[in-house]
Amino acid sequence: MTSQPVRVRFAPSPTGPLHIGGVRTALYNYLFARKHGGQFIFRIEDTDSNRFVPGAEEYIIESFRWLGIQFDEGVGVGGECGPYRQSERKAIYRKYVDQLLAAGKAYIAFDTPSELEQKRQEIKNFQYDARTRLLMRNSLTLTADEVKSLIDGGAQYVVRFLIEPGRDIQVHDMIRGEVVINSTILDDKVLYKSADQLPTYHLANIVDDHLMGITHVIRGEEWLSSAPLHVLLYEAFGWQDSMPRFAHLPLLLKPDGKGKLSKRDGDRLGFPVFPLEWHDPASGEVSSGYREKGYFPEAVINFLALLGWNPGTEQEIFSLSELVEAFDLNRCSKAGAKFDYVKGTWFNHEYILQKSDDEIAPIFDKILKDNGIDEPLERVKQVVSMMKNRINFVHDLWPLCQFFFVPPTGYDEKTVKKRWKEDSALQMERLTEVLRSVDDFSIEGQEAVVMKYIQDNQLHTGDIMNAFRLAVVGAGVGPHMFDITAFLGKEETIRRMEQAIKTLG
RNA sequence: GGCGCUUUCGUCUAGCGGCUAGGACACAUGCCUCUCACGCAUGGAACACGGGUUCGAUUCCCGUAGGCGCUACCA
Repeated sequence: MTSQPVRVRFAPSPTGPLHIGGVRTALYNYLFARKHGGQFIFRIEDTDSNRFVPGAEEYIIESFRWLGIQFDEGVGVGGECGPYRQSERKAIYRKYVDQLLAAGKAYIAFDTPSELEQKRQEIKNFQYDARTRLLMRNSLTLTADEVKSLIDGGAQYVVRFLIEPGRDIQVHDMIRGEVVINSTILDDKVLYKSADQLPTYHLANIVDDHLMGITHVIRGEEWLSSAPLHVLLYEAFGWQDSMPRFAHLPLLLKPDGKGKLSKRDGDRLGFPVFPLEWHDPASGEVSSGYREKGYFPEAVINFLALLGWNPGTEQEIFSLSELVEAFDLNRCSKAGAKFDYVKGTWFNHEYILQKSDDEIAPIFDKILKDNGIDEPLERVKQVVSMMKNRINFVHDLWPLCQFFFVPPTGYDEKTVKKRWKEDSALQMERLTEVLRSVDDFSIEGQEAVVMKYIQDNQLHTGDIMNAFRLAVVGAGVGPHMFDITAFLGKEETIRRMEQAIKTLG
């Protein structure tokens, strides 16, 4: 089709931490760019001075660093089309606003917020458009002199886009096909705000996408309704021939109820909705993040990629580069996807399995150190190797297998009831003697001696081993017994046996 | 309310006129086994509804209903 190199962008607004839905939008843009050998641009849309949150921009950058998603151009990266922060592009927007004004495609409006509010009271379903604009105080109803004196007198004003009614506007969406909306239902959107002398999203977005050579706009479905306005804006500037292609992604929905996934849902259901932990500078509130919860960035990306897109094969585990290879906008779904965070933990589990013990051991070692355990890394690795197939997160290990490092401080009541029989103390005393006699305390060495002892004395393997486990572990869980005792060593094993016999009797 | 998007197992989804409607997560059962897991096997579980078009609709069209989004001097 077009030989033009692909250029896409992710353009968040620094109003807080990056939402997980935003991460997915960014990911799809990234995948699309890489897939087509194009550029991925990072722009900050800080045109709402009221909602600006300090630290949000840094947070967003840090998030993508953690996720391993790299930008080719933009804030913090640089590039030919800067500045990439909209608050630093005021003069540019002013120029284009004036251009629209001069061409009669936009007009100046002096209506104050309270005047607008009053109109909304008076007229039901009030909308600032062709039907009502002549009722308002604007450069269409005022004389040029009146306008000039108002402005000179310091009156606040906005610039509104003049929309001609009665026209069907077509939006070609790469995911949804042709979407047609009649211009009559559109209102004369504010393009330029008096409050902070900054453009609104709509104007800044179109101007920047044009100036930055954006070829494809991949964004959330919440923008679909304003896409016709954007098309009209491209036309008003005479940029229709270089207008980017649109793709509106399905939204991420609440796991249970209705509506868009929100921060509240995470708090309520106990999963993060932000990539990184976020400390709200105003309220001091802390929101959990995927990183701090122990997710691997690869798992988060893999999980997110498959929420709204599928490869058309049955493959589910994808590295980032495999995703780039497989990604295709045509295979995006149209309907919103409920956020299935349980599946997210499964992805993390898969990545734990995929990672080597060498990679996981240092992470667990840190947790051990936090719990006052200082073991050689080699031993930590042994435990990881025995335990990693049963966890979703590395931090699941400590509560699951601290018995490797700490002798039981108590004995699980249920297990005692079930496994510690009348003669268990006696049996364990005998077993202790057997263990004392074992010279080779390796897994195989112990097994050979102990199993022979059980057979020779016609004992029940289960009876012996379960009581043995209870004595050494303190509960009825864990890997094979001799794996545990070989790790603990003869001395520690016997010490635990004696302790259990003394305690349980 | 208006406008737009959307609708396959509980969830994510495959399907692009003819299939026993497939997979994954979750769930249940069984096997393995010294326990708990893992693993393996098995099972239950879906085409929103009503009209068309067609020899034949999950698939195409039109309605209805549900869901979602937008409807700010927020993005």
